[in-house]
Amino acid sequence: MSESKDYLYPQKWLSKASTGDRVAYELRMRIIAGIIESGTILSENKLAADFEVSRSPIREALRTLSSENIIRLEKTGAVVLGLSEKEIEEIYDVRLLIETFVFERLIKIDTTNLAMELSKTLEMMKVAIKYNDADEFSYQDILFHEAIIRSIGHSYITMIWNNLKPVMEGFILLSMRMRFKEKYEDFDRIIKNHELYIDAIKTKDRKLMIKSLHENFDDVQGKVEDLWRSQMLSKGVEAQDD
Amino acid sequence: MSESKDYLYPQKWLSKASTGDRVAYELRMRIIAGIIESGTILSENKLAADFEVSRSPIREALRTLSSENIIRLEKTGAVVLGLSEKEIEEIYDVRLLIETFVFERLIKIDTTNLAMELSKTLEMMKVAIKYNDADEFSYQDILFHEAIIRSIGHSYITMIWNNLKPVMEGFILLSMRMRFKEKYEDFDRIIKNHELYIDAIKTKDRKLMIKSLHENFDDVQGKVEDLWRSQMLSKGVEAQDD
DNA sequence: TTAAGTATACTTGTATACAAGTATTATAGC
DNA sequence: GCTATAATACTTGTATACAAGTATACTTAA
Repeated sequence: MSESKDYLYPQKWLSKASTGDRVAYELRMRIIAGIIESGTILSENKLAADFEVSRSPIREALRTLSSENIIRLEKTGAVVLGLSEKEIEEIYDVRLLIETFVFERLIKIDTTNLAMELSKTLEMMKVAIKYNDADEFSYQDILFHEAIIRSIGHSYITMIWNNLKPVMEGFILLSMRMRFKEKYEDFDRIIKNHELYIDAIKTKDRKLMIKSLHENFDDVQGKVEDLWRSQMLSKGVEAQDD
Repeated sequence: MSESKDYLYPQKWLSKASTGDRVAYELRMRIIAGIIESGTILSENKLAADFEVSRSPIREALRTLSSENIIRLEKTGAVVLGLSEKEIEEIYDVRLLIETFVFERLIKIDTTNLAMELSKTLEMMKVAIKYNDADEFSYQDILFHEAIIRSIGHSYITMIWNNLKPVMEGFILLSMRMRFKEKYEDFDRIIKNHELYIDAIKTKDRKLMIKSLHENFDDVQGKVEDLWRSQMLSKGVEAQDD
């Protein structure tokens, strides 16, 4: 896998990833970004040629993306489903669902260590903002929520998170890259929201948690159209050659 | 894949499945049933030899089972995690979570067709009981809940269901097979509960839905230890030869 | 021109070959 | 007996080969 094209997914995050994973990460980004449009039919052979790898890792990647619901495997090939606004809202439905569930569990346990870990991650986010590093910010943002979700040790809630994470990560990456350029002022509010979230966890204040969670999501949702509009501009920069 | 050993998963359900899927279904059953014990390390080569297929479908199956959290892929091999009582409770946590979410959506839409479909499925369940067909009963039982979940057309809730379904199906299959033998009287209550559920959907009665859902789950949960006890007896019938 | 049938090119599914890395086991030295 | 080192056997990851099925396009006949 040594294409000359630019990668959408941060390569330094793939240091120990297999070829199959690399392909999955990159394909996922291109689908989410709309570079590969919905309805496109991907063939294993073509992808293998494009990425200059064999069909084995390609098959692996396609099965992964299929389980994430952004492509659908058919006998005739893999149909790209993409990520419309509807799906993004659905992702946040699920996040709201599981994070609310998690919070109910958190109320019953000691959250000192978790609060500390979250504070650390939040500091990292601030540094990322300071140095204008959208990717690092996204990484820490996701880490923040992941830490909360994993903290209750619920393997099936974690499983849901794991299935959701890659697509959400891709979306957040693209969204943050745009906002770092165009909506820098957003980040004050994001940081404040996360501080509120930590407070809610420390004080085990259910209402505060719901409030910060909803504001966090509303914040993102309101910006979805902006992202798609921004996507439109970048269309055609890279095109699926088939 | 033409082992002489008995299959745990109903073969007629696999008529159009690929070899990889067949292996996944069978392996999953053996892990859930405890025939392959937790901690066992599965090697692709051994499995390929056991099932008399190549490594390709085996790899596919292992990745599937890994995404279901019943094995963990490592460099040294696939570690069997199995399904303890904790995990089963967690599965029902998630079912409760998503079915409650689904019901909130159902309240807002027309449920006439759904109620009809559920009634049909329930009739099927009754027939299965009459003819002592545990597998068919399990199939319809799962179909019942799947119909409800899919009815709201929420792709990410459906995704969660799809990830949950195989393991749950396996567990329900084993559970029902035992109860058909030993706890035949249970099924009156199960049918009644499902009738209650349909009523709740028809009348959009939130409390009634929660009630039937909880009773349904409590019913199953109370029987978990019985299943495991029953499992113990069947241990050693087939052993992982390694 | 239209319809039917056949040939062809392309699809996935499975098997096999090869490479690189890791753990274990055996052997040599003390 | 014990430690260190080397050989060996086994692991996954990737590439390739082959088979079976499917859609498409072309050719032939009416």
